[in-house]
Amino acid sequence: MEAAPLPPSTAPKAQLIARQMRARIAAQEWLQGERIPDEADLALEYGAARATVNKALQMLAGEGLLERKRRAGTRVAVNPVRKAIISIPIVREQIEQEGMAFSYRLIAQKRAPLPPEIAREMDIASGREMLHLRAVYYGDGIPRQFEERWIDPAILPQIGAVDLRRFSANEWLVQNVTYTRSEIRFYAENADRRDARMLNVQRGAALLILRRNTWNEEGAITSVRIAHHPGFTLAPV
Amino acid sequence: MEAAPLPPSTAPKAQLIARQMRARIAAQEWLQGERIPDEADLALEYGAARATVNKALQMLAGEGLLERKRRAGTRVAVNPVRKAIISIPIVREQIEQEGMAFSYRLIAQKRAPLPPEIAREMDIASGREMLHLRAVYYGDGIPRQFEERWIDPAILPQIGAVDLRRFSANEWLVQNVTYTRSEIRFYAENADRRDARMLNVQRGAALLILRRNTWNEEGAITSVRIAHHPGFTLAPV
DNA sequence: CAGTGGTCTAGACCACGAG
DNA sequence: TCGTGGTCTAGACCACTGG
Repeated sequence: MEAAPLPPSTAPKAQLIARQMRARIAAQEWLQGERIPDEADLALEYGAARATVNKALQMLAGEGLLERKRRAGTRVAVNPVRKAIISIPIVREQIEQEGMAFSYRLIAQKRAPLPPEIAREMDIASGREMLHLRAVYYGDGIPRQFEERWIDPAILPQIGAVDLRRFSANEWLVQNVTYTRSEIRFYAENADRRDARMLNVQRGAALLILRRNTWNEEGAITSVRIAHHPGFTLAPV
Repeated sequence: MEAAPLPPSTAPKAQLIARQMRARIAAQEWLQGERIPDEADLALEYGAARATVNKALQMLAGEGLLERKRRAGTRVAVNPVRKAIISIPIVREQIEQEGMAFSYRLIAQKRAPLPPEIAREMDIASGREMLHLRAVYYGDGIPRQFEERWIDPAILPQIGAVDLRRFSANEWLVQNVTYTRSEIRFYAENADRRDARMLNVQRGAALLILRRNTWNEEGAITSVRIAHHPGFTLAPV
């Protein structure tokens, strides 16, 4: 049990090799926690260059099926963690892709002291004066997202010149500001009174919330909470 | 504006190049929608092999910053989609990692006809007799997940021999069954009466729900709905 | 210390698809 | 058609880390 003649196919060789390796793991020819042959041996076995085998192994490691360490070799992961790639939804595109009319409304725009809870997340002093925005995004007139955002005007003074009633802060940021770090979280929350009014749902409705904080070299740029209309689902690409 | 002397560093060259390219996009030296030089030119410019430049470009394309097409070249994405990798949480590991005691309880196990709603998702005939399981996972005795699962015993007859009071179907499946396709979704839902009782929360509480369907070559294997305790957050790796 | 994975290179062939 | 990205190869050097 070792010969591994590559099946004929048009797929990239690295993918074919990766597929075969998955099968070997599934068939328990390679046992959990066990060390598998090193790249050089596998290259010989599969009749490929080491770089190609390396690519296949890195794919499997990326999927969480293998664990690789220098000198220690490659082992079959004991508890394969399932990984998935999700793309953070962009409202406008999502809505237009569904053939609906996109619209945006700025609900409020003011300067206000940063609440302690947000300040802690952004890792800056609370009480600092920041730009506070509330906005709703619609598809065919139905609310889809309610966005609440804090922006530091000290770091982004240019924001003052933007007409946020016409262009959402979101789009302006995406097109004009680079970030070096960001954190994202999803969780479920019951709609409070404001969420309910903005999204036109009952108070207490379960909402999928996205929280995102963004930094660049100069410090925290923005923090946003996006409440999604019930029925929104998040799915890997 | 084109010279790009690589800064000294210990990081892999491909990553350095990718970083520089990100900067060029951010600085709007490469404009949105615009075509950038081809791999051969970039290789010359950066003093690297084409394969290395290719690696950097593929990274950026993976991040959604670039769009690549054969013959048409590489362009800066117009609406950069933010992508993130999440790892599907494994209860046991998550709980043990937090230093809590993990426990599992099988609540119900019976054969029952598959409800139409689930059947549609699994793409098989409804009313078919399947194994239906309900289980709760605890951390230090506090409910963390309530799992409701359907398994096709026709495809997985071995499941009949497993003592599911001791080993969760989840773990048995992970270790013994390979799948070829799976779908995952996350969304928010208000706790119904059963969710509330199982998770020991109030009815109506907002819960993050994970739905997952899995297939192999023979057909649909299993469909599961996992309701998470409030407070659970999903974050990219 | 030395084995293993990480990465780079120069060259090559090929597939796709825009023009 | 033919320029562009996709991929592979053989060889090389290096960094890390287990023994």
